[in-house]
Amino acid sequence: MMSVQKSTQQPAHLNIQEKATQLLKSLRFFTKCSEDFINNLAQRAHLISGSKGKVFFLHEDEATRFYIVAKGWVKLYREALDGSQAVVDILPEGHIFGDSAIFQDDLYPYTAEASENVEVFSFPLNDFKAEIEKNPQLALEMLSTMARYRRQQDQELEHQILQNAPQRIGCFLLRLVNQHQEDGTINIHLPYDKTLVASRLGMQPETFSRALGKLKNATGIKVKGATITLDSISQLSTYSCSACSSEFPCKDLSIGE
Amino acid sequence: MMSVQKSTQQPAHLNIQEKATQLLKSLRFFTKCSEDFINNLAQRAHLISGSKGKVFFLHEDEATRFYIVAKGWVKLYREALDGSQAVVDILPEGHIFGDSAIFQDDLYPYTAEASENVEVFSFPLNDFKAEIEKNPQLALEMLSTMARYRRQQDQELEHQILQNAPQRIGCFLLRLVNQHQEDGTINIHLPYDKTLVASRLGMQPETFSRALGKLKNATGIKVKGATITLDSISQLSTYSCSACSSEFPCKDLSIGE
DNA sequence: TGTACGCCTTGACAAAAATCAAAAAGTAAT
DNA sequence: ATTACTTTTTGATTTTTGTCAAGGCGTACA
Repeated sequence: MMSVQKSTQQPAHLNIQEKATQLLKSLRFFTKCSEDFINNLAQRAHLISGSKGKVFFLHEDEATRFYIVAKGWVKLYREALDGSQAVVDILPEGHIFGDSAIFQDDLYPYTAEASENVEVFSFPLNDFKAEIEKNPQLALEMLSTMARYRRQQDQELEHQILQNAPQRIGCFLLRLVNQHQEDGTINIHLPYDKTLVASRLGMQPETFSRALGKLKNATGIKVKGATITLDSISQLSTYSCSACSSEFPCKDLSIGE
Repeated sequence: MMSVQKSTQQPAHLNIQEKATQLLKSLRFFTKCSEDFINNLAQRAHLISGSKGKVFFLHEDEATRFYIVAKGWVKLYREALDGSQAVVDILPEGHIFGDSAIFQDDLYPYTAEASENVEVFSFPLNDFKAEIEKNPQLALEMLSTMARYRRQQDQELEHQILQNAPQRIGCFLLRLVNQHQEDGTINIHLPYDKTLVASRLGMQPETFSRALGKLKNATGIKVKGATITLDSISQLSTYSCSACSSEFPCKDLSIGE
């Protein structure tokens, strides 16, 4: 304990807390929170670095901390007895995970694992819970976040049921473009391994590979490694969004940010 | 408008508001709400009765009211351009729907339709929203409800990916038993049409029919019309839960209540 | 007592996806 | 470059699910 106190005076440790503060302040989610709360939270921050496969917590583990991705991607998944995995989400920088446990039984609802070199901050859930109970603004922000997530899940489930493999891939690609450029030649770079994209979309790697081929034939997109080129959005949206309840510029579905 | 005021003195109309009050008070969700709020809400209640196919609102409709099932079952679904449907949920008595729109864009995220003779109360979303912003207790309750729903959806998505048709049916049956008896011969009665169960589980009616046959062969359950008989839970749980991340007495997954 | 209309099942077939096995392409380190 | 390794693709095959068409069953209703 003493050594910890001492180490707070060392640049390295100070650095972690500074970085944590910076991260917390950069998130829209915490804008309604007091300076004090942010600082306290940052005081208790841990920084965890890990390479691919590093597990932050296991499904059904007792939930004591929540996490924010600072760098890289984090995969959330559930594992059946027979070893097969269902990937719930893959989170980019700035996304929070392990927080939803507080309103339930305090057990994490998924396993969280680094899907490449990753930096993650963790913070005590207790402090967060106390603040939510104290600060109605934050509670509303949390509600809004959960509503957004809920929509995303509804959509995800719908895709799983109504879209076939090539369509799901097309939809995934569209969501990667979405926010940025909308016309002219568009280059998309897959944010992570094709294998991981496959599991994110609930299919086998082999199916993904073949389905991407079909998508190429059907829409005329060009694929070179992890880079995909399209001449126009409509090329893809006509193909994929026909088996979906929302038309192209579909809100509520983020992949990165 | 005058006529409405007049009609509040008539037994029939009074009855609706009394029934609404009774319903609201019976729900755990509103236990933290003031008598005043409940009464005001009940004042503005509408009672809608409808037979199978009656639509309460459409996906993407402007959300102005939220709903509570008083009798029967209500189907929530999304429809793709090509007409195919993805059933999001099928709600029994006492369940609330159309409420999650407030934290988003004020558009309903699904279509709501009676799946048999149904009675439903509706209330203004504005009042609800105002109360949530005013009453932190209610906001927390709402958070808790959304967290529960979120878990359910996570599970649902997992099942869709990891379980095959017969396993999903087995899981559905288990959830129907769950709370009640746990040993000896167990009789399950399907709560609604097989066709509807099929769509609830994201499969075609024909697939359901055949998959139920497979399940029968694999586990030795007995099927007679809408009634299913099992000798023991483990019969089913071994079969279905092997492709799931939670073992049998799995919480968080309700079908009725 | 039909008979009309759902609902459910069955059969034959087609399509989609998973599986198993192996080769090819890409990457990093030596 | 060469090796060791991982990721990705391909081929052959099986399993699973969907589709189309037809028939059976049960119930409500004339």
